[in-house]
Amino acid sequence: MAKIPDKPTLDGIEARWADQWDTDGIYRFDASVPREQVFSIDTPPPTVSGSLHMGHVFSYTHTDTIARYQRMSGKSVFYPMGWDDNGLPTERRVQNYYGVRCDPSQPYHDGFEPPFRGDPPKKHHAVPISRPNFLELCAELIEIDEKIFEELFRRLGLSVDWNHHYTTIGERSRRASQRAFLRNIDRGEAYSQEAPTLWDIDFRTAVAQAELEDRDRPGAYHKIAFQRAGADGAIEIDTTRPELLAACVALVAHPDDDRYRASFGTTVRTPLYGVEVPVVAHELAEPDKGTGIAMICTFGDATDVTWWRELDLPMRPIIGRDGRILPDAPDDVDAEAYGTIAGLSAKQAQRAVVEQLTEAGALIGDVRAIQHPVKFYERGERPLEIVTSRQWYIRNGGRDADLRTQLVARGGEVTWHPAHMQHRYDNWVEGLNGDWLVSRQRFFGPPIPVWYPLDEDGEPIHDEPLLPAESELPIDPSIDVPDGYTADQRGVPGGFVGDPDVFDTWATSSMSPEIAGRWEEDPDLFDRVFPMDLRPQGHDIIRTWLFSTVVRSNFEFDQAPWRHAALSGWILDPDRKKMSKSKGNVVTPLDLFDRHGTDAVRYWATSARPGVDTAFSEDQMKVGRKLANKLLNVSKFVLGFGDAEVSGGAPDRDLANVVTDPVDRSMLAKLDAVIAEATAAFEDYDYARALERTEEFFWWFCDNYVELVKGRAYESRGADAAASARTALADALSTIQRMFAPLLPFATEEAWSWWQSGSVHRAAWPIPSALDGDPDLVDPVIEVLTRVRRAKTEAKQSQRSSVDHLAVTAPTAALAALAAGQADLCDAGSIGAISLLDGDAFDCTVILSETT
RNA sequence: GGGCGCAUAGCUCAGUUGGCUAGAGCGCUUCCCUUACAAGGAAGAUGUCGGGGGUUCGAGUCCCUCUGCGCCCACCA
Repeated sequence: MAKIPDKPTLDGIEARWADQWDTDGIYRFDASVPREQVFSIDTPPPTVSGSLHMGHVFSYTHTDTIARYQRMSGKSVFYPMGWDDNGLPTERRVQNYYGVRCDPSQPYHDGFEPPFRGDPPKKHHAVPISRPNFLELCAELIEIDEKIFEELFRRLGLSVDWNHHYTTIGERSRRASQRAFLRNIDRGEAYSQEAPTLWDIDFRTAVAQAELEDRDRPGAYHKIAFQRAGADGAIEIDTTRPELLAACVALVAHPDDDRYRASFGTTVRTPLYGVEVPVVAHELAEPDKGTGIAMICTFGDATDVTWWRELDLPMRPIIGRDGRILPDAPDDVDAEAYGTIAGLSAKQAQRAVVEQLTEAGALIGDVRAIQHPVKFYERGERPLEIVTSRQWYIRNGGRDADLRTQLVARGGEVTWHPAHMQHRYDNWVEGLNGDWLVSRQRFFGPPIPVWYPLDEDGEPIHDEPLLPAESELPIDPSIDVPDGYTADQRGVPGGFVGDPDVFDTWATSSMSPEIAGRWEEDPDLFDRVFPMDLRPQGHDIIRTWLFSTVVRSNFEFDQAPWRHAALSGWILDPDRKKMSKSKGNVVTPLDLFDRHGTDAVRYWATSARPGVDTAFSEDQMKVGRKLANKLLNVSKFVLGFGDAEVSGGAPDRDLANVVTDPVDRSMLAKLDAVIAEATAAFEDYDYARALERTEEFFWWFCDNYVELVKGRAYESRGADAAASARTALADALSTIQRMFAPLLPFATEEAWSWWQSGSVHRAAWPIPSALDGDPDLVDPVIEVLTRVRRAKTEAKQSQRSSVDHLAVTAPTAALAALAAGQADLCDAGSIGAISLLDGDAFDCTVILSETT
């Protein structure tokens, strides 16, 4: 047991206790206990993007309080940590950090030195490097980033078990990801298909529906006249993408639109390119938009894809995977006219086409500027295009109403905190319009574990993929060779070829419960932790991480992956705008830890209601610091009475015989109610309510109860009376320290160490003392004490000044309570004499001593 | 257009099944070096609970409606 310091301080306690916890392994998961005694957490693996921000601190703190509460309640807590280091975010960071880009056609350079390490100049042109070189840089950078992440999470005092650590690019993740996918293929839940796909032209990869976001962009309506074929007159359409004119395959209007009804079945000619295209009808065409008739291009947007598919139209693609106009004109398109735009970017092509249309007299009237929403990849910089490509999909209900219903029901198996977040899930699942695209034409991710046989022309036979055995996983099809083939058959007719793609990052992180729980690798562990008790995460990734995890678990285990999902809110800056890195208004967590202390920052985080967007507030951190400081000081005070009375927390202590004073029992009865409330709150994942109730009691305890009984504890009325007060103080202190432990882990551990052995974080969560005290008894006593204080304040006297006489008139019931607390009151208020009078109304007369 | 959330003191927010005079912190005012704490303590002021209607003995709380703000989804010619 440590000595109580003369001057308690919060300074430096984080490092000391973090090290001690690590040394003692107090957060280690005990894998020997039965499932009912396990509390397992599907920790979000943060994207390793180089910096941690307050959003991380905020939500991880919430989860940590739950973990700590469950641990103290006797559960063996499975609290792993992972880093989401695969995928595009890392690739993008590597590109920006080293000033390179991956170009698989480049040869490998042994010992390659990147042009920069950190912050290449803006103008720098990315150096193309080979895929293996690029992957080496990815591995190098995530190692650096992950060290920083781990340091911060340790500073934050997260009670994770670092022995259960994973990375989403790691071997275990690749194996789990590939294994699940092979089983998806086997059961028909995964398939590949050649189809129009949303495509990011900068990252040059397909992206999924869940990764889209709309951004308002300036655009312009161009009115273009299409001459009727074999007849006079023209049909005018409005388009925001005149550069796609060469990709036009039809014009479309609503079937009930009288203006165009007569034209259905006829044809018109595209200006400039002279292609004869039909005029068709479809319900998706909106009569009040533009001129009511639109040109269908392959492909300008998602509606084009629908029209193309449902109306069985031909294909005239002109946009390449790099976003530029393809070099060769599609069938029927005037090659000479097309040649003027071939190779241009969409923007350049638009300028050229508008110019040519104007010259040809086909552009009607003025171009009208508008703002309109355009689809972007959420991490992308330029609008998405739609290109046709072969991709792998996992069924998610987007094309199957029964599956959709099933997945909504899975969501219903989970208890949501707060409950209304479930609507977002339902909303998303019910609105899906396609299966989940999991393949990415990228590099740093688990490879899609598939080869294809090559026919005699050297073309891959996609319908007959060659699959590895599960025992061979993880594999890299660009290196490993499928069964029945030899390495020299790679890429030759009659041989094989590896699928070049990798999984989308969500396709792997959707396996987080299986990865962390070592699915199929440690069945004993997995059975003890799965399904997990809790999935904590941000509400912004319900449609991605949460939903995709449910999809995988539904297919593999026919059940929801967890019992509870806790969704945390956003951090807003003090102006109540969403905080973001790009705005440059992010304060670094480490700086705040240094300035206010970790507990203070955690206090700010845990004072926010679950799921509620919360303003960043250093003021709130100062309040937290004050609280933590107070806890140290009041601990010092209570423990200053010596060890005999404060062997507190010992379960066999005979409270009932020692704590005899009704005032003390009243305080403990109040505390019992607070224990019950805080326990119920934590059971309901409401750390904020637990904090609020505990804190409210704590300040009352310090300001009123402690002041009231201080004199008695100093033996103003003899040993027995003192023992009652001291024991009650110590008992309450033990309870308070334990109730604050999940919230303020450092300050509580510090104060606990002064008088207890072992970590407070391994101590038992308090249970009510259940003495027969009257919780309300002390209230009138405190009320009178407050009146006395007020009288002194109004007389501008010190609280220490004495009172000659105090006369209290009160109803009979209150008088009994006051009689019980009378002696304490005299001590606390330096009151010479008290007279208690029976009366209807409550009244106090305070006669202060003459000051000399 | 569909869904969800929010609106309580100058600010940030509590107020759980409807129940005494609506609370806290910050900020503000006044006072106090008091041996747990001056990075502290004591006391005080501050509200048409967004508007309107309804249910009820009783509504910040339940129902309807309107207004404003935010988020998610859909729409993208």
